[in-house]
Amino acid sequence: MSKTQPQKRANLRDVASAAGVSVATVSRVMNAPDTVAEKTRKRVEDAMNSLRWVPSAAARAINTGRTRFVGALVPTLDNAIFARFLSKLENQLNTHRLSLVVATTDGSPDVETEKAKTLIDIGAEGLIVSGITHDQALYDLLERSQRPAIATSYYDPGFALPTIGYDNAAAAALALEHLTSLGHRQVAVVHGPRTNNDRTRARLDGLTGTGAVLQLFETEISLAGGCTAARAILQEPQHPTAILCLSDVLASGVLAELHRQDLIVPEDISVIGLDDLPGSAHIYPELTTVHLPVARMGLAAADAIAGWVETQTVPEPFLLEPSLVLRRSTARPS
Amino acid sequence: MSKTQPQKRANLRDVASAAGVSVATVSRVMNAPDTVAEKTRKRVEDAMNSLRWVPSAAARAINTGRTRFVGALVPTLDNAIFARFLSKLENQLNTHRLSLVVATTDGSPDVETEKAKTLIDIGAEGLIVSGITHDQALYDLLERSQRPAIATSYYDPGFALPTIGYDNAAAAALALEHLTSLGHRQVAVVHGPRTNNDRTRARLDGLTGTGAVLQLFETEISLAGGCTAARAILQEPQHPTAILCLSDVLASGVLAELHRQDLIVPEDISVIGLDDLPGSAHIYPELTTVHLPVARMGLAAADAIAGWVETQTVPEPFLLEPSLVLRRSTARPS
DNA sequence: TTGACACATGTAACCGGTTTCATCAACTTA
DNA sequence: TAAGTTGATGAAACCGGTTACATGTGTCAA
Repeated sequence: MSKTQPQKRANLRDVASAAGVSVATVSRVMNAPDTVAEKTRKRVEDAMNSLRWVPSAAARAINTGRTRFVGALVPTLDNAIFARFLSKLENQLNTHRLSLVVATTDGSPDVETEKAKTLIDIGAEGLIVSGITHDQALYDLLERSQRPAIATSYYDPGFALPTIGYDNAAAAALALEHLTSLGHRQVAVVHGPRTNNDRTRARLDGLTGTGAVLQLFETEISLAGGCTAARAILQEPQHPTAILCLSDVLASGVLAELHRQDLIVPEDISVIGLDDLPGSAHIYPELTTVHLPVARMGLAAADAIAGWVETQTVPEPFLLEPSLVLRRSTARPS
Repeated sequence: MSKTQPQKRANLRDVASAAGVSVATVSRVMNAPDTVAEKTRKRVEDAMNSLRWVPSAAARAINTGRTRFVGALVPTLDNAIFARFLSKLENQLNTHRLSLVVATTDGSPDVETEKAKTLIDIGAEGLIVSGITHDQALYDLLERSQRPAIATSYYDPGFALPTIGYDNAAAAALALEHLTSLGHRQVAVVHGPRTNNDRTRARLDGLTGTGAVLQLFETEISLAGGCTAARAILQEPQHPTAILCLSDVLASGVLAELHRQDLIVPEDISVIGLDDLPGSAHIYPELTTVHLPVARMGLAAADAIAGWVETQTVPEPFLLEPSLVLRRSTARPS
């Protein structure tokens, strides 16, 4: 009778015996084709095809010690800023023949540690995390598993992990300076939760000593959050002349709500963001904001982690410069 | 002299001999702790800790045949619709103790096949792809590697792969019907590239036989693309009374541009989208659109692929129903 | 003719876990 | 007390590749 049912997957030895060569030769056909005679190689390749052989990633990994993927932990995918970062990161990792596993933490250090554990458990060669606020357990985990890890979105040369990011305080200061230089003295600041978010805290810290009176409005980072904050701002007895949003997403929400309340930007009130999302140049009115080079950050992070896992080169901290992008949502107070 | 330098990583046998037990026992401590005597377990755990042992994912994978991650191929991360989908997908996969590797294809079947190859090469247990337009090479690859794969964002029970998605034509028809029921007879349709995009094509196909005159405007799917299209529409000798955007991102861009041109929505012109992004309820004016249940799609896709890789259950095609979401950007033509 | 050498290939150890099966002591049960 | 169970553990095979080292053949210079 014919053995049609079982269909166990072919392995290297099956291919080798089908081609009438040794396993070493088959392995060579994969990894160093030019050390194998043309004729032999052809024969082996035919055997691979007819046996529909597919190499086992695990078997390769156990020998080479490489799994060829790294993990990234981001708070969320729902903010375009992280999506853009990951997009670039993935692309650049590919140039190093590395793939990307993503995990979202929802901004919780606990979840982050948990997911980091999982990523390492499935074999991630290195990790990319956001910001500098983490569980001690995460550091322990990295230490123990000896995995390279870099922190992004935050620049701090003294941090335990190499950081690749920008000076969040300076970025926020840039936005505020722009407003004060226009003459605004009363500005509302809309920001996301401070809890576990060092970037938000750093941005708030950058907002000092400029002579403008600041009112803080904390909300969730989403369009809806921006709307809510705008409504709160408009209920204040004295309207500010400008609204500084510590994230473009918030600014978009604020803009929508102001529009809804029939306020004209920037004539009635100025709005400035921070992030410079790809869409921010195309909303109405075009949003003045501070550009954070997240695309370059993605490139840099990919190169850094790749260099680390391939050649054990611990990367230097890397500072990316934010820059003011003047568009149409800010003007002198009237 | 002390052997301080080498620091070779400990393996199971090291742990075993340090604890004075066999490798089998150490393995049991990991995988079936309650079959090991309390005292022994403790001793083994101590050994693990003092040797700072971390299990090798590859070694486990080679035995169990499981890598515990699946891959997802999406066109881009820059459209929130995919970001949302992936976000839910990742979360739900986690409940099955599965991780997610993401790869972007930029809408190119070639790139898709290439990346699929990489994902399988690093050990992805299954794949999730977008839409039903793919290279033959991708099917060959799936066939040969025997990897489960499901297609999303598109429902087609007759497709080679199980599909989990919606009827794109019906979704677009829903939008158009809404407009015609309001009395619109002249509508501009803004859509993304048809090339390699079956979803766009299907949506366009859904726009038939309703008595309204349609003008098509193709552009790239981005806020900027929406702006461009809106400008083109306004240059037409006869303005349509409504604009149907086959994606919310396009609708947002259109809205911004209309605003810029001092047209009031919906008084001067109606705008309807398709997707229902989380932000669409919070832009100005609140966007009427067709809701696509991508979050549920993420859940369903996760469960489907998980079931397939765990219990070899080939999932049934799954249809998700789009629904009209009435908000404020549409009205009767004036 | 012979020794050196490059090239093609094979043998077998090895990577770090899991798992089957055997072993043995302690505990029941009749 | 003998036989049958149960529970804890170990020995060794095994998973599917890579690779160090050995072997054998053909070419070429001396």
